[in-house]
Amino acid sequence: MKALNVRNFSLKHTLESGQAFRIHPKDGYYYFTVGNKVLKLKQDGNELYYDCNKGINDVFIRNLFSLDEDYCSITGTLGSDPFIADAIKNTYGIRIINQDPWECLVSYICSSNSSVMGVKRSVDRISKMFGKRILFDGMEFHSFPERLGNMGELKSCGLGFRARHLSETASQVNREKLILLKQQPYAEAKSQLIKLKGVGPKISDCILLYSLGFRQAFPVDRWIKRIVQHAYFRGKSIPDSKIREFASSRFGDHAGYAQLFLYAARKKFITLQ
DNA sequence: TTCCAGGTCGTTT
DNA sequence: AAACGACATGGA
Repeated sequence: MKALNVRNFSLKHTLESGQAFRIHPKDGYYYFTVGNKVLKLKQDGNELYYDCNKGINDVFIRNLFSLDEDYCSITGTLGSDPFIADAIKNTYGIRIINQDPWECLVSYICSSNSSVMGVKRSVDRISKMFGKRILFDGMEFHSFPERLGNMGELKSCGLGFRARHLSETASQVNREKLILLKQQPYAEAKSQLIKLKGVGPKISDCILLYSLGFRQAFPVDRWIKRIVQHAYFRGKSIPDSKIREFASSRFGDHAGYAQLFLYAARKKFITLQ
């Protein structure tokens, strides 16, 4: 395995945060499937050990886990907010994973009114049905497919009503189109994504934050809504649009990281209501 | 059995 | 603009 020196990074917190879904812990290692690659990862202190079924290098890993972002600056700024500071303490070292936009789009369409476990199951089934088989470390994995099948095949993946959304959206975009959105301003890229079936304000923010580099995106799901209402609005019910406005004005360009910390620590915040 | 899960869509105030 | 119910599936 190759070794990479890392600072202010927690592989565990990053991979277990629910950003990406194709993660399989086994025998002290994490197997993380990314596109057509299977990464084998383990962290020991400041050393990150990695292996892959294909040739990769440190640059790939540093980009994948946003390791070149100034973590101290981000956490220092956000830490002036006592509530975020508490969240940071719980999951220090968590980083944003730069996912492939196509896989990210499909994954988060599957997340609609589902659970993290449910999304993992959905994405695994899609990969198994349409992706290519990969043998690595004596185990079987599947690449993420470039194209999805027809409605009938998608329905057989147990996707429920999401199959229709996926089918329609898959016929309208591809990876290249999604990558072009990186050149647009945040608001413009978001309005383009929302035109897609099964993609609304929340899922578009996930795609923008987790695969297109927009760190000002603040995905508001039912957990974040509850936490923000509890922490900043005395538990009062606030529409999602107002929560996004609040996050933008309070966290600015670091809103994405603020959301990541809050979401990763969500169990703690909800249980102490 | 009932409730809930990283929401979105179409319809109605 | 905001509120509301339907939507497929599966785990607890």
